[in-house]
Amino acid sequence: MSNASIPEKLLKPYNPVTEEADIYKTWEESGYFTPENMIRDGLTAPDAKPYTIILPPPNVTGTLHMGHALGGTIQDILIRYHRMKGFRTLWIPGTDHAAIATQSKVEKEIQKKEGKSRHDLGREELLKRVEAFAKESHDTMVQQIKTLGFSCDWSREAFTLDEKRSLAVRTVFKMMYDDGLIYRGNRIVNWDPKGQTTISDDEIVHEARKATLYTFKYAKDFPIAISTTRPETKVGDVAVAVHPDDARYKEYVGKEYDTVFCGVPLRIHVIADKEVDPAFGTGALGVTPAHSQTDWDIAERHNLPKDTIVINEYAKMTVGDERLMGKKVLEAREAIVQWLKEERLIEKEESIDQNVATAERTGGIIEPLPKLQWFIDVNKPIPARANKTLKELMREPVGEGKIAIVPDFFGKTYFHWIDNLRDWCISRQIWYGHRVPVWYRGEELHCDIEAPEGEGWVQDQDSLDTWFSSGLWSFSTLGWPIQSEDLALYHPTSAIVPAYEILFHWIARMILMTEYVLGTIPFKTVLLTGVVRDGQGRKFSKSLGNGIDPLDIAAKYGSDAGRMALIFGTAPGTDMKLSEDKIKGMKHFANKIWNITRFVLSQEDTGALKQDLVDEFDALAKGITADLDALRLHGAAEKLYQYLWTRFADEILEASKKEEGYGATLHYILAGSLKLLHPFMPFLTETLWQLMPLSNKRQYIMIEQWPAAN
RNA sequence: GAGCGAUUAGCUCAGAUGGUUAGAGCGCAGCAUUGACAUUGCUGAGGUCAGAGGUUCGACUCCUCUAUCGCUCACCA
Repeated sequence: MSNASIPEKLLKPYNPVTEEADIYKTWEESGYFTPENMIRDGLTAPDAKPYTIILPPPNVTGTLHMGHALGGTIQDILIRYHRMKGFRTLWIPGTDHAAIATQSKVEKEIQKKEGKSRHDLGREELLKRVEAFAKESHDTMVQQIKTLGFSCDWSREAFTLDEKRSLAVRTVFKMMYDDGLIYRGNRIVNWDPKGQTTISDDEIVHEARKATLYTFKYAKDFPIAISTTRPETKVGDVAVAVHPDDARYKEYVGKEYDTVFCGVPLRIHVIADKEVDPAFGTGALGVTPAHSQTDWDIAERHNLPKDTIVINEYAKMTVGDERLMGKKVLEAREAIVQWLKEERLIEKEESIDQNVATAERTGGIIEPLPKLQWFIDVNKPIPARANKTLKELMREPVGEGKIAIVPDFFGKTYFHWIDNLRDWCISRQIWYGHRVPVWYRGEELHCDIEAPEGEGWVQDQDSLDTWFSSGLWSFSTLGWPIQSEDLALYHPTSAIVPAYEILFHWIARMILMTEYVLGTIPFKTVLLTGVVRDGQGRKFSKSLGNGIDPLDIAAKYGSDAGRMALIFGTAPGTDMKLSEDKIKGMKHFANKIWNITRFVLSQEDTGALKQDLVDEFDALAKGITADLDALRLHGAAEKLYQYLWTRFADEILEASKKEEGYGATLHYILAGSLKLLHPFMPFLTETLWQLMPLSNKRQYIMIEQWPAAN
């Protein structure tokens, strides 16, 4: 054995829990998460190229889960790697107010605990409660982020609903309004009766259900039978539509019938429209303009009245006698079916598979209703952007490769989504969020960044879709609308690392907003992560109770082990199963590194370097660098694991026991390996770095130079 | 209905532009040992790379089809 003295700390087995505890604080106090401090202290060149990532802001609806941990770990690896590589590296953290999600969560809790609705509390009091909840949730998440070791610049922390971001929102709204891209229109919207608000197409979740398709006539003397799964809406019918080529109904097209349906008088026009599928049901469609998007469109094409509303915002009937009036839609459906049976009007009842539209946040069944709402026009040419539409502005940078989506097959999904995109409904009837910056006084309407001068102005009651403000995130976090230095330096950002689930919700909206506002891309690379599932392949969820809190992992195995387990063997954009065994295995790996260090430090750092081993290590460093540059983080992690355990520990260290003269080589490889490993396991490597007897080392491994130039 | 993906060792998954005997982790079997490390070491078993065709000197990798699973989107009432 040797005479070199082993640091006392290393004589004990590795205990990640005690070792990880204070390191983050030390890093934070050093100020080196802020790139300007790196430059000030000569650790980064003043003219270094910037490398920027903006953290996808987690919703202030609770706590972070393993999905956040995965995305954050990937970002932290990229950030730490680029910082060591000498880039002017910036990672901006922040949180998202998540309007509907947060408000409905707080509402539910208040309802449960106090039996009160938001209307019992009033706007002001509810907002107070929501903000308190959001604050608490924010603090928890920040603590989690720090525990995970994410090296973000807290001096630049942002919130989608803070003052700066709020100014950005109002400024963009005004720009779009002035450009005619934001308009107010009376259209069929997705109304969520449970949440009492509109939602956008992207906030709908379709649920497969069994439904009964009823085939019947409005009345005995009515010539055509129709099929529907929603008989209760038929009291709002204005027409029956058939396909123009359908010989069965040709003689009726153009005629009008007065009839009485379950006590409600109807005037039905028979029309021909090519949208009707002659093979479905009877091939005849009862047209209910106010309660179906398809029917609304048909009504528009045929100049039919569209104002016959029979269902209200509480999904209750507003017409008919005591059988219908005030009844919930399902009760009304039963009442009408019973009436149809009594009148012997039913021809057929069949069970069919149907997709029911529900609201993703409340689970409420969507009731299509015509309402006056604010929309963003995605098909209007924009003069300032070479007459391109927002759709084109979203499509182009991805199509032309200015933005790379990784893995690239998600690009196809992205285009498919754009092709089907309709105008974006941005107004919400909830209180938590950015208030629509529009004021009314009588017939006057005023859209501006600030409230207008003068008496009598009343602000629009609605708030904005939360994705409106998160769409600005890439540049609102950098200070826009102020033309800040940050904006000039760090934008467009280098990469964004979201879960593929929010490709449309968020990534598409950011591209839309950034292209519109700044005429440039928000980021160069979109690195998508998959869904983290439990060991049995199930999604983590509250109801299953299979969620893992990153804090629990940290307490049991150390954050480094959790981070490594998330990265190891996980290709971008693919779902992964995370088992406790895998995390445990990575804790063992951390311990292995600990012991490797103990052994190496027991050897004197003397003698000549063994060139073949040095070359081998340098080649490894090069390979890992190439992997990181190509975003193959899992490849880099596996190479390191493989080399350090199988090659360095099992072979090289063993050889050194049998033969003299390895000292300098072992120290060389260990120092280099700790640096390569640092982005993946920052706590462990920092702890060990502090024990390394190197003459020319920097204060933290975090700010060391990356061992491989490539 | 449309789009997308997956199918590789018992399990969980990697395989960057096609190139000698297909890799890892866990698990399994046998052996060893208090050695830096039992949170260990050594040895080993285990795969017709879903199936069928095609392109090629050569295919896990590219193309076509089939099967199974999964995801996303969707105004068929």
